[in-house]
Parts: sequence; structure tokens; C-alpha cells
Amino acid sequence: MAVDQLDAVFAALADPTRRAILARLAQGEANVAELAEPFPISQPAVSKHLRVLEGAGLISRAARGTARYSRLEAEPLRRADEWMQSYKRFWSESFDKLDAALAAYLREPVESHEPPVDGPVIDTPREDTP
Amino acid sequence: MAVDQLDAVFAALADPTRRAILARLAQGEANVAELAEPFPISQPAVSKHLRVLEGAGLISRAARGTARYSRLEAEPLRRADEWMQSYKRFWSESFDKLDAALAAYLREPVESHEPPVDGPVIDTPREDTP
DNA sequence: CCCTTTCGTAACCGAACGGTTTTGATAACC
DNA sequence: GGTTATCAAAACCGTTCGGTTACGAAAGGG
Repeated sequence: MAVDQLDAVFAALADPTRRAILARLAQGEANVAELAEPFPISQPAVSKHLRVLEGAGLISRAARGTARYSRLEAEPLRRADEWMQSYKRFWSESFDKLDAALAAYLREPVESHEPPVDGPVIDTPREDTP
Repeated sequence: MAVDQLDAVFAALADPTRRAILARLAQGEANVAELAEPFPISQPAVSKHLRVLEGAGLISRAARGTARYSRLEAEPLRRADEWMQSYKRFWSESFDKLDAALAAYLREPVESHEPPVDGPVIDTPREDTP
């Protein structure tokens, strides 16, 4: 139910054009032409993106005259962020140590009494910002 | 550069199977068979999901014997969360009041479906453009 | 040695995605 | 009333996605 919406929200956020549209709408509502202006794509393409964003609940739309104004709706973002909270401990400083200990503990029962022979079992590939 | 990685992270999170895999890995590393167990899909399908997650940097993998253990890497999640921070004010308490006031101010004779509000391009309440 | 377990890769398939061009509806302007 | 501006819908196209089946490599265990 709510999980399904997360699908749509994350899928919507996966496209850089749509994220840029959201960034634009964070500064205030805009019509389709205004939203399409920064992008080298056609107007129908932008309309499609808006339909995706609307389907994910990330924007709402209202017609005023011939124009259709889009407005940012942050509630789905709040839910997506809420989902991420469960993982925040994994990138917090305090967890790094706990994680190391826990991982070491979990590593043992897997292969009961085998000497850690071949290679580094689980190394920590720290590849920050290549 | 870094934006590209956000694409991959959000795209990876858009699939419920992959989110479930991450949830499982939050409890400790696991091999492919263990990760595949809860799902009614084939092992190669799970391998594909793992490859997507690895491509997004959300997991790292290491071989131990014939097994290949996956491990949660939360750094991309941190970056995705960081991206969301720019929008947090839109669902925060203080913004709700500001939004309500602004909406009331901008209210005009408009018939729309959801929010009965709109106006010409709003002024940015604060400047925090990503 | 063989044989099993574990897993990745390749080839394929249908559906969804992101884009296009074309067309049409509708409100606003002269 | 005719024209223009704004935008959505439809039809189409190439690519990606999520799944399958079939096969192969490689590490252990008997």
C-alpha cells in the first residue's frame, strides 16, 4: 500500500530532469513552458515528466486560464526520507564501530570452525568520492 | 559526476525487491541463496538485483569460498538523504504555517481539484537552492 | 578425482521508459 | 469570429528493466 507509493516516488526521483523540475518548483509554482525552458527536450516530454511526478504525488496541478501550474508537494518526500531513517544508523559515526563488531560476530557462525585462510574475508572497501 | 550516482541510487531504491534486500542486509551480511530465499524469483534475478545495488554503491561484495557475501554500504543512502534535506523545509512545521499564510495570501478565484490555491510565481521564502 | 554447492553470465522475452512528431482542445486576445 | 498561446493525448521508436532458462566456472567434500 504505502510501499507501492515508495516505488513511484523513488522511480520519479531517479530521473535528473524530474529532480531539476522539483528544484525549480521549490522556488515556487510554474507552468509547463517555464518548467520546460531549461531543458533541451520537447514540451510533451516535460508534460510526461510532470505526469510521472503527479502520479508519485510529488506535485499537484491546477489550471488557471490556459496555463496549468504545478506545485511542489513534499509529503511523498517526507515518507521517502522516513524510510531512509531506518538506515541512518549505518552511516552514523557511532554505528561504524558497532557495525564492525557486529559484522565480525556474524562472520563466525557462517563457516563454523574454519581458519580464516583465504584472503581478507570481508575487507572494508573505502572508496570515497573517486 | 555525483549527480549520476544519485540517478543510480534512486533507481535502485525504486524496486521493492531491492529495498527488501537492503532491509535484510541491515541485519548483517548474507550470501545470494539467503537473500533469494524470501522471494518467488529465480537466483539469477536476485543476482541481477545485487548487481544493480552494487552499481549504485549500496552494497559491496566479497567471496568467501564458493559463497559471495553482500554487505550494506550506506554512504549512497546518506547522499540521497542529503539531497532530500533541501526539501525538508517543505514538510517541516514552520514551513506549514508559512505555506498556509502564503497560500491564503495568494488565493484567487480558481477552481481546481486538490489544493484550492495558486498564484503567480511565488517568491522564495528562503534561498537554499541545490 | 568426481560431484555437489554456489553463483555469475549469456541469450532471450515482454513491458515500461524517455524521447519524438503530430494533432486537438480550450482559454484568451484583437 | 478568427487567431494565438498553452498544454495534453496519441502513435511511434529505440533502449532499459525485470524476469526467465540454460550453461559454466570454481571451491570444497567424499
